[in-house]
Amino acid sequence: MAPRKIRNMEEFAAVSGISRPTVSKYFNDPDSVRRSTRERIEQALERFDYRPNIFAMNQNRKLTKNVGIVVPYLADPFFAEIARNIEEKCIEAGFRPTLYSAYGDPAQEAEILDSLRALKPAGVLLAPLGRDSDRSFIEKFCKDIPTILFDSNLEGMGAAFVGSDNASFIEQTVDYLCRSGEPPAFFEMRHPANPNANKRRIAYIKKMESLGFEPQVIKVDGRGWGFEEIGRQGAFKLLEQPKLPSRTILCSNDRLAIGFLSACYEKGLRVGLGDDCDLRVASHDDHPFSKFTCPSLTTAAHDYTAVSNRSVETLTQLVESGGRLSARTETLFPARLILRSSA
Amino acid sequence: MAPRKIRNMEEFAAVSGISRPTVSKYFNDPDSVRRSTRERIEQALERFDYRPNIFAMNQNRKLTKNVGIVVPYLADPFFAEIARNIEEKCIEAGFRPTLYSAYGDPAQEAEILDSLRALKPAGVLLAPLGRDSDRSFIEKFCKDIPTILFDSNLEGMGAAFVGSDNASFIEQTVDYLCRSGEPPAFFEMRHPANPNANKRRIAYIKKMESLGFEPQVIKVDGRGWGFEEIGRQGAFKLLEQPKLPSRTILCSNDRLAIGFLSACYEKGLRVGLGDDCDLRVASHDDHPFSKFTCPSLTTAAHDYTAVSNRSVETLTQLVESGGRLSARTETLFPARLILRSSA
DNA sequence: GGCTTTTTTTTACGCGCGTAAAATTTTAGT
DNA sequence: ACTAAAATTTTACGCGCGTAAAAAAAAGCC
Repeated sequence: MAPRKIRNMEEFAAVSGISRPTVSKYFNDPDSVRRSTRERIEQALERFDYRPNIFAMNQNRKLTKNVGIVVPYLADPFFAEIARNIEEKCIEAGFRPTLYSAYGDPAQEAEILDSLRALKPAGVLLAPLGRDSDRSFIEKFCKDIPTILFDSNLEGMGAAFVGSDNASFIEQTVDYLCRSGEPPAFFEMRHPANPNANKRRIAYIKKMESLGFEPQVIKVDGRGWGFEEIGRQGAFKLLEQPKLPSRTILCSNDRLAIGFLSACYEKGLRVGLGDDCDLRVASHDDHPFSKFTCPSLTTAAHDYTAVSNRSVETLTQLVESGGRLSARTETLFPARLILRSSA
Repeated sequence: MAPRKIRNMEEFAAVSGISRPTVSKYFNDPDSVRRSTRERIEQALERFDYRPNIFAMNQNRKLTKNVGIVVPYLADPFFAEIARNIEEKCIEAGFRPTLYSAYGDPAQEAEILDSLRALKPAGVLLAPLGRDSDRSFIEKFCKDIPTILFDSNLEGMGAAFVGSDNASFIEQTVDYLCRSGEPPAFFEMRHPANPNANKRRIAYIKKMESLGFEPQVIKVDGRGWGFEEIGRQGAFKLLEQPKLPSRTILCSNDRLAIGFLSACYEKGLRVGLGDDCDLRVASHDDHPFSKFTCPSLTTAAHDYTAVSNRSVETLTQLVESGGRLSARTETLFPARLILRSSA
């Protein structure tokens, strides 16, 4: 055996007995060469470990296999989890995904997109910051680079949107809460960064009205991505008041609820559905930690897998059709109600 | 104004009135050219937006500015948080960081390192999986690519290790717990993936003995990265037993403690330091959510900032000294005790 | 076996930039 | 203003691969 170092495709072509252009063709698409040549190449590939220089490849190809995955805040386990799924699907689809987080900062989001441009990506999967995003910047980006939006929608931008159906979340939680006890008041941030929050509030009001109940929206102050702390402080403020709007609180999202529950615990309030309880608390997202809150959180779950799969499938279509789809589609997956102990 | 598209460095050099090699030099290090030329280039840079082709740059440079940041599990907020810090520092230091997660899988860890090789990184910041890592593979990688290990140490590998001082964590929590009540039993996974866990157990035993107490180690079953669930199930098992080894439980890490607390809550046990409480629970890491557990978790905090800063500083030194340091250093930062309600 | 069709080889060029060497210009020092 | 040093320009080549065109070989068909 002579495992001498292969320096480039030229040398590798030599040792495998195939011409370099054919080898190049093979690496672009192994099925584009005759079966027998493919086998010969793959045999050589086992004897000599050679991998084409990725920089040279990307430089000369008009289109790379790079895919950018951009999320607004990676330290939020919700995004970490969905990023994990999407990454996996991208690899299965033959892409080279790279993960980016804007960490809540619109400037960083813009910078990520800028540097992404330079990577000639086949496509980008973008979960934008939302309200804080530089919309015109993102719009321009989407015009140049095939982009799928996921999780939070920016009207009209990108080739498609894949996310969860906020109305479905609300309808299920509100319906359940109304059937099982006092109708819920809605607990949310006054200035939510995420557009889903607005959709949820609107859906809440509509659903409550359709059930013949008076909607009650509680807005708490606070900015940024420290939702737990915001929920906690908001809960303290709320619980100080002489009378609650309802003894059932429906939080806009699980991270707020986690903070809310911690405040309740500290105040000595019992949360749950028993008669001996002071409060019921429910929420949305099925955050990875919602199972471990005290009490465990009744919530509505995203279909992580469906969103991830569909996002990557749509991206694949988009790439294969040359970066344009006939029409911008919006795919919304329904929620799944998760009944736990908090409501 | 003639904002015509600049196609390459040649054209940009033309419009800025400078020769291409000098422009190239400028982009490698803006301070390597005369002040006046630098200003002329930067003027042109404002009129024409041009950025050198990153692929061509990286192909020809022997060393890129790329830095890989590899963590074992990005959906763990602890790693997400430290990754965020390190990423920021890398950018400040002029690197181009890219974030990777092995998601608990040694094969993926190896694959990441393999593809990282192809990126000719200036250096890599690696938090290895630990026990599950393919040690010889990582060792080989460290020989080829300048690598700094952080968070969890693999003896002798990499140019340096930067992490937290597990003994300091344990000493502070054990000391506090012993002073304030019954000496703690240590609660951990039977087969911890992370080498820090072993160091913590050993430090626990040593510290207890030095204080004249009998160490009690509780080992719970379970594999993988679902620590909360493992802690929860372990707690249920433990609490079923007729008698606890101690009414003070010191968990090896916060994620186990989060699960432990959720089990206690479900069992109706009061956790805290009051006389009316059944149990005290403390832990280590100051996980981002430990403030919001019920009760809030007494724990020992990593110095995230110090670890991040030192890691990147060490990497910078390593890169500047051509990939070799005179000796392998191990830097350990002490913990900071965070007293909350659980113990 | 002779034909057409598909695949491969040969040949050659280009991508955008790094970089070395020699020639030239600019700067600093006195 | 003169000289040595520093910076820049010129010139030229190479990196590793994509890709186009033409020639050659292999495969498929009756």
